[in-house]
Amino acid sequence: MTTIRDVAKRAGVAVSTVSKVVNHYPNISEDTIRRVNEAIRELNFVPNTIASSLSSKQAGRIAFLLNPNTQTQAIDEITMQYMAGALLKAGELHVELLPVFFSMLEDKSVEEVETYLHSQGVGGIVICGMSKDDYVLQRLVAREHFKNVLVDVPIVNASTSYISVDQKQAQKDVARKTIMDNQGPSRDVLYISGKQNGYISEERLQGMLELARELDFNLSVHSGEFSERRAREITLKYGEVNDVIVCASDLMAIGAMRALTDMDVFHPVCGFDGITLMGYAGKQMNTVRQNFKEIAAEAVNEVVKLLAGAEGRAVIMPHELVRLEYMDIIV
Amino acid sequence: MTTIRDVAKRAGVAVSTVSKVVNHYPNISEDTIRRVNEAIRELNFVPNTIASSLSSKQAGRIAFLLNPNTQTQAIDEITMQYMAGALLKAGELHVELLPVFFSMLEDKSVEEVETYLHSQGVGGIVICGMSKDDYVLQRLVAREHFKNVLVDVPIVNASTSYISVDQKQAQKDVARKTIMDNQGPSRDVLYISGKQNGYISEERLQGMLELARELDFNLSVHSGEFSERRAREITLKYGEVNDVIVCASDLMAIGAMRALTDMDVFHPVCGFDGITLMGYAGKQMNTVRQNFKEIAAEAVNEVVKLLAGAEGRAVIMPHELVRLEYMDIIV
DNA sequence: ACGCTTTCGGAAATCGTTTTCCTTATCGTA
DNA sequence: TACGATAAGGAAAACGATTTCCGAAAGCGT
Repeated sequence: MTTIRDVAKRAGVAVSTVSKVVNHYPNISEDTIRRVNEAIRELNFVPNTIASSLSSKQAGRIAFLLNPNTQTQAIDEITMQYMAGALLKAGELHVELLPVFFSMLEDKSVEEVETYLHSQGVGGIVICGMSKDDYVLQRLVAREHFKNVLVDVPIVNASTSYISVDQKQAQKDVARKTIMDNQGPSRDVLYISGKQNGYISEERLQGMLELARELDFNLSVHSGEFSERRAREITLKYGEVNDVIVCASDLMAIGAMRALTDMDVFHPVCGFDGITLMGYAGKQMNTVRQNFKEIAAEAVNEVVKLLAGAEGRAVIMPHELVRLEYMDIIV
Repeated sequence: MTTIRDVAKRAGVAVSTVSKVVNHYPNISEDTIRRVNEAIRELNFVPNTIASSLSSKQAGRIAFLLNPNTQTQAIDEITMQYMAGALLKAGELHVELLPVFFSMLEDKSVEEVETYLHSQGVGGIVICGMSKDDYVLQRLVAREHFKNVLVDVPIVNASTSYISVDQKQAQKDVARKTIMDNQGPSRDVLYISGKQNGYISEERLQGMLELARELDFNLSVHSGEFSERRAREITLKYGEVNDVIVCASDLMAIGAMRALTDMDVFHPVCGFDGITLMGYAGKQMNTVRQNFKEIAAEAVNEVVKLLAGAEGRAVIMPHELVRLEYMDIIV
């Protein structure tokens, strides 16, 4: 393995000079820079990241905490999109990303989690897929031992940003479109909401309530808890007596759609997320496309900014209305 | 951050002694071990992994190379299962896993890839989702600079193991069952194969050829290239004149199934992989369940063994025949 | 020609461990 | 009693970078 010392010898300079060239320090002459870079190229030198992070004792790694549904064989397209976005952005920015599943930490105290992350050289964390009332998350963020970026959990402080789409607006947009496009009457709308107390669920519900006032329709709300099966059950029970079914997630929309088909009822259904699976629901459906890959990429970007000294803030990502259908999504 | 020095001071011993206790070296008295462990607990000490890996200059990290379809929004359940299995096992074994997407390396030479991995402290790699004729893969493995574990690519040498299910047998099993269970005649079977030159595709195809001889049916083979759309096209063209359709992947089976439905033809179809999406195909289908999570976990396990000095070998994982249907897979 | 500031580059300490000697103390045996 | 063998634990040199501090050389105005 070629070290900085080899490069220094080859270029006829001191190791410190090589380091300065590599890290773009000022006060190095053009000529020296050229010589050093030449030696680097000839020797195929790449700085050892382990030595770097030890030496510059700034904890530069980023932990990527996520909460996938690993027990079930459930399709985790969203998590995969998050991972892909984060990993690719981290590669681009040359920071190390340490993926951590929350299940690996769940029996640990906040202090233990922090010690663990510190021991791994972690300075910033990105948290996906956690609910805002998770105790570990709350304390982790409150103690500000790290720079944090939360996805879909609205907390901001000096060292914490959050990132999300405008949930309320997006829910209104997709529901409005679905209701307006409906051929028949739209006096009675069934809303299958997400989890109680979840931030995104609350926001989406608020959006629906506002929309009901604006468009003046009857809204009946049932909590589907983001479960396809629950959504199916709710639809079997209440689907027929309503005109339109709005769901707080695509998975629930698929459950609802299937239930309607089984009942030979053909009300419009819309979802939320824009996952590919929507193409397999059997009928075109409106949904909100969240670009999870870009959201994760932006989250990594943001945590790097925080590490560089920026203040915490809210980042709102754009959303997009789409209609997903089988022939459009297959490859 | 509490260091080994703090612990040493607290326990009244030298830092080397603490290190020896932590790493279970011999020749330390029971009493000293107790005192040191006490100090560790009191101070909540966790060794800094960065310093460890620098000092013990053995490259202990494991790179997890995978090749997800990040361009498309395609469902990447399999990749996610791989990641989950690998990450959880790595956590369990206390080794660091470095996920790397192949797309991040594709413009690099083998030497550059190696230098990069070395600079990251990587000693072993697990490779998923690559084809056996990939040039970088071949040279990486041939040069034996790392310990390698290949998933679904059959190469073994002193520092390389591979892991896979028995592709040929599995293909025979699922096809035989589907053909035997068929109510109507099964004289003509359509096989939609995978990619030409791919190891798993070849094996599965061999299995089908053998089965055709054993059961004495006509087999017509078309390459679907693991594409749902191609499988659909092939089925639209040749589906009706055959009695049974066997596909080399679930995704293609879904494409075939949908095509048949559109044609109002009801031949049995079977797939391969056991992904959840099969539940959304519209009809129960036979498939081979590969436990991707366990395969990845075992791969990590194997690379750790190789790093500890074991010889390369072939690891065959069990497979399982399943029937997937909507009501069974939803949560 | 003299002091003064810049500019450039080198020496050495440091980061938190691991690991290799080395020094004692203790024991068994001749 | 003396001698080697063994056990227990400490001192210090790595590991490969970063970063601080310092000195030499060069530029500048008077």
